[in-house]
Parts: sequence; C-alpha cells; structure tokens
Amino acid sequence: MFEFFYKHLQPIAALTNEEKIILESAFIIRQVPKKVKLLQEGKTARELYFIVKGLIRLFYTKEGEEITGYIFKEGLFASSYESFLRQTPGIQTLETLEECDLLTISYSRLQQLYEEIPKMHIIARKVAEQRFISAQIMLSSFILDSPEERYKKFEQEQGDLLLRVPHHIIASFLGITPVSLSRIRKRLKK
Amino acid sequence: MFEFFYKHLQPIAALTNEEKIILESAFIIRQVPKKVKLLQEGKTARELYFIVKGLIRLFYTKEGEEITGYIFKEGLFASSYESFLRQTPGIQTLETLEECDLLTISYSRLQQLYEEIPKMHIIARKVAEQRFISAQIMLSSFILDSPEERYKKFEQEQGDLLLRVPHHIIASFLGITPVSLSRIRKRLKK
DNA sequence: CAAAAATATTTACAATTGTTAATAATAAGG
DNA sequence: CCTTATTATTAACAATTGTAAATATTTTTG
Repeated sequence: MFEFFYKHLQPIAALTNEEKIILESAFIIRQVPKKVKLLQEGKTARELYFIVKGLIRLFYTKEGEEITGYIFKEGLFASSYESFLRQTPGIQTLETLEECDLLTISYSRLQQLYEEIPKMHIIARKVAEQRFISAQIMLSSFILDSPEERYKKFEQEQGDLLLRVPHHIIASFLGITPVSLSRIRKRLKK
Repeated sequence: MFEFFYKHLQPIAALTNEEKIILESAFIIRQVPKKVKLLQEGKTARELYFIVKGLIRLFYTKEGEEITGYIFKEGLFASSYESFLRQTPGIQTLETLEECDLLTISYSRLQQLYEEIPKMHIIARKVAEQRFISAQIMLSSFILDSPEERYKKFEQEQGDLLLRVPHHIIASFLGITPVSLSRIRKRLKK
C-alpha cells in the first residue's frame, strides 16, 4: 500500500525511514466502494486522499445536472483544493467512480505533519504547483481548442479513461453534451 | 509606488519596517510603455511583475493568432507562472496593454528574499493559492457556462476591462471569436 | 488634420453544437 | 437468467458559433 505512495513521492523528495514511519501513522488506509460521496457540495473538505487504486471524480451541480470538473486517478492527491486549502464550504462534490484504495489524512493532522516533517512543505508546494499547472493546461485547451480537438488530446493523454469512465461523464468534463461527444467519436472513426 | 504594494500585501501578511526596506531594495521600479513584450514565447520567464498601474496580457500563439489567456491588472503579480516557477521555456507571451508602472524582481533575487524574509514564503504561497483558485474558477466557467453566460459574468466581475481592452482580445479570453462577442453584446442590449 | 492602422460591427453561409426524444446496447441486481 | 437501470447512439430541428469578406467606426500617428 505505502510502497506505491513512496514510489510517487520519490521524484519529489526522498524520504528517510523515520519519516516513512511518521507518514504511515498519519495516513489512514481506507477502502471505499463505488459511488460513494467523499465530499458533498456545500460542506468543507476536511480530508485529502491519495489514490492507490481507483478513480474519483470531482463535479459541480448545475440545474440538477452533475458536471465533471476533474477525474483523479492513481498516484494523485484528490480533493476539492479550494475548500480544503481555505477550510471553507465549496461547490464541488467528490465521488468514487470505482472501488478505491485510499490513503487518507485530515486537514489538522496534515498541519501537524508540516511541523514533524519540514520536507512536507516542499511536497505540498510541489503537489499544489503540479495541480496548478494541470489546471492551467486544461484552461488553455478550453481557450485554444475546439471540442473536437479537446477530445483528441484527451484520447491521446488519458485514453485509458475512455474504457473506465462512462462517456457522459467525460463529455461534461470536456464541456460538451454526451450527444456531441458521440458525434465527434463517429466523425473521427472515419 | 510602494505604498500601493504594501496596501495589497497587508491582508496577506503584515510587514515590519526592516522588511519594507529590504523589499524596496529587492524590487526594481520600472516604467514600461504600451505594447512591450515582457516575455516571449519559447523563452524562460526570469522576472515577476507586480502591477502598480496598467494592464498586462498573457497570450498563446496558435496558427499565427494571438489568443489571450489572462489579463492582469493593478494589484496582481503578473508572470507566466509555469515558466517562472519551473524556470523552463513556456508557450506563453506577456505584453503590456497600457503603459505600466511595475515593481520587478528576478527569479534569483526572489530566492534570496525567501531567506532574508521568511514571511515571503507565506506571501508566495498565498499568491500562488489565489492564482490557482482564480484559474479553477475560470476553468469551471468554461465547463459550466455557455459563451453568453461567460460574457455576462465577465461584464459583472471585470466590466471595467471592457472600456480599457480591445474587444477582440476579450473575445479570445472568453474562448470565442470577435464576431460572436459582437453578436452576444447585441443580443444582450435588448 | 488627414491618411493609415486598428478595432468593431454586420452580413451571408457553412459547420457545429444544444435540445429533446426515441432507440439500441450494455451492465447490474434480484 | 431475466428484468431493470444505466449508458450510448441516432435522428430531427433549433440555436449558436465559426468563417470570410465587406463596411463602419475609432484611434493612432506622421
């Protein structure tokens, strides 16, 4: 369980054995079934999740519709960052798309960790930085690309998700309707 | 010049007089005319700019077209964050839209500042956090809203820019063509 | 102030997307 | 294994957007 965690932290910051022991006491292993809401819109995110196995999606609710904002996969820290970082209620919901193996940590325990393991600051900053850059790339794709181009890029970079995630969820992630996604796929097949 | 700077840092972190003196020696005051490129696509961003007066736009180049990704105004730190944070070449260009009064700092001088003023870490983190949240809000607007709704929100939140910035620049910022923006404005007038 | 450049709007048409509803295909649950 | 629920595709039509080109309008600059 933790080996996978360390493998992903390795390139960011090397960890000593002492630090690993602290981490293993701080993060709680949790198995979560499919379709479980980890965070409800309107609530404050109290936890951060490192995904060892499974998928979590973040979505907004608009006029009764669920509109996907992000799909977290293995090796990522999933959370509603706005809500978690500011400890205020947000408009995002988190839900598992598959059965998940998670490493969970609370906001308050994370603050302790910052003091116990100073290196944690670096890790947190780099993770946030990475997340920011990822948001920036997505944003630029919305500004620069047509829905069809956006789908093509998605296919190249996250094609595996096409097999794991219902297409109507991917459609809303790309900012289009399922109908339009289906048409784009048909168009590209030829 | 620096009063405006301090006024904006105040809510983030209070500064002592000693710290202010260091800041005043670290940041270089610079007047830049309109239409000056502060960063070229393909180059690495070596500087960060705090805007005291004026506007700077960030844009991408696609098939000869300049497509606006962000418009920085007074009180913001302008930069290509990806390129600046990672010190690697990026695809973003920065250009002044008006004559600007800037407080400029280099990447290396900023690293020194982190050591001279530990509080600087907090400021940097909060600024980055703010920028991330802003990107997240923009991103969600692309996923959730139609171009028309996006324009309405822009009008409410950044309406002042409609008078300061050419509309074709705002159009590309909203992910639409100038023609479409003109039609939306016409539609909403009634 | 006049000519040139930049910006904004309009028109006409094609392409794409949204919407709604029906149908087909697939997956899940008792 | 069959029924039900979920997901995916298709069709038909309306609305919106993109594209290209012409025309206004405004701003810049010599």
